[in-house]
Amino acid sequence: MLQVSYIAAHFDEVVEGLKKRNIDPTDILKKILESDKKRKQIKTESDQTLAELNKISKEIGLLYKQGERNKAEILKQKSVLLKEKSKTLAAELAETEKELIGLLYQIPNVPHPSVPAGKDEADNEVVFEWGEKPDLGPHALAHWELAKQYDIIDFELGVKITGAGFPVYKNQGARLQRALINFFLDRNVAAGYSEMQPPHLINEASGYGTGQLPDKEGQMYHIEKDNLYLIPTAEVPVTNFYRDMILSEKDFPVKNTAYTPCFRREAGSWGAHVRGLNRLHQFDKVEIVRIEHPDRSYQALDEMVEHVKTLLQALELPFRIVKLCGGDLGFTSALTYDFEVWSAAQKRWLEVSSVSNFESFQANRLKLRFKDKDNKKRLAHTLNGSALALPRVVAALLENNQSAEGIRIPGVLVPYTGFEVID
RNA sequence: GGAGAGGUGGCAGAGCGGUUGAAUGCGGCGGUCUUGAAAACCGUUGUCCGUGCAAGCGGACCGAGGGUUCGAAUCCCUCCCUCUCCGCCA
Repeated sequence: MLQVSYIAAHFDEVVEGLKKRNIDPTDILKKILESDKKRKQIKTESDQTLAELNKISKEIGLLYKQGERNKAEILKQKSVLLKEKSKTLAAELAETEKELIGLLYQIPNVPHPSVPAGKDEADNEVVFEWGEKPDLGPHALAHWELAKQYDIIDFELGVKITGAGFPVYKNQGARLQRALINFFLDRNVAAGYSEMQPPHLINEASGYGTGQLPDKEGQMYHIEKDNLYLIPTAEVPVTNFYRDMILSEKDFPVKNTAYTPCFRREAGSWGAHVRGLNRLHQFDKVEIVRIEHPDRSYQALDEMVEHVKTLLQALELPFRIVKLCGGDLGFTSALTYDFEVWSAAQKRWLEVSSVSNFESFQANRLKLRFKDKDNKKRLAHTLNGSALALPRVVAALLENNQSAEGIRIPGVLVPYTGFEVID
């Protein structure tokens, strides 16, 4: 959520920035400023009324003490009128505030100046590419076929007990999952991230804090009886650790990592290219989350990108990094780098990580602030990234490393899996 | 799940209808004293909103949301949470 004061002070900049998302926010931004102005007017009048009411109440108290009953009764009548007025104003104020917040929720984050203009993923900018795409010849199998052949992932069994998009990992497949999770966590911890294990369900306030609510309600699984949501990513619980907090500057950088399963309804997004592990309702992911001083958040973003690079390089997977264009950028993000691995049998790039700087957009909703050198409270910057999401990494590992002898496990993973080949 | 107790400032802990935004203690910050430190003493110390160049002024906030009242931290209702005992249980 953008700050009204920021919109007022940088109106043209905000409009220009948001145009990169292919929207023209001018009207709604104007409405926001009008709504805020109205809010202030009502607030002022309401406060004046309450001030008068408070004054009269004190006088009544004094008059009673002095035994001046009649005078007190006269004042009482006056206060009743004021109270009615105050109630009306309070209702108006609440309504205006609701309207204002409703408008603010509609405005996405302003893209960073470096974000390229563009409509969709075709306009994303490839900024880095690494590794050789293996040539598997004409008989290469897609990962879902390999999964079946080696009996390591059972999609049908998942359908039986839960439904589509909930695979069962078996045998060497299950051990590979565990190996990857541990490998990622170890690497993240070595890079200075503190390991956390958050709950996998979150309450409503947390959903609002990171921006899943109110808009993307349909994307999360909701447990109505207890009004809890299954997390779509560890970003939600981990970032919300810091909701309603005032950090001190020496707390920076805050660096957390967490493994969690992620649950996504993916309503409406089923279709082509979602076979096998490409898109799931439940998948495993190791996340990194940072809270940073605004002056250093882009440096932090670069560090995160460099760190994720090392993970994919260690796994010997060909990958590229794309900078998302305005049209493809997530609602809350100011700048996002996507990591995509090459899936050699599908001959497709698969997104395995998304590393973003949200600047103060989430922090504003979270009320996540810090005290600067002058003891002034300012919004912190939040960032996060996958390091990494498992399914598509597994898909690429299976496809790229297949041979007649089985599927080769990258050297760094062998101490974690305990085997060198899936066979 | 059953029974009981309770949620007050960074923490501890009073207040239980009217100068109470809140006693007191601890902590924090500033100062006096000291070669330095400690102790002692003095002062200061919540958040958000509105208004103002500022000093200031005004409003809201004692778990959350409603209600009663001229007036609520104090009374009533609903919800949430914590603790103790019992039950169940990995």
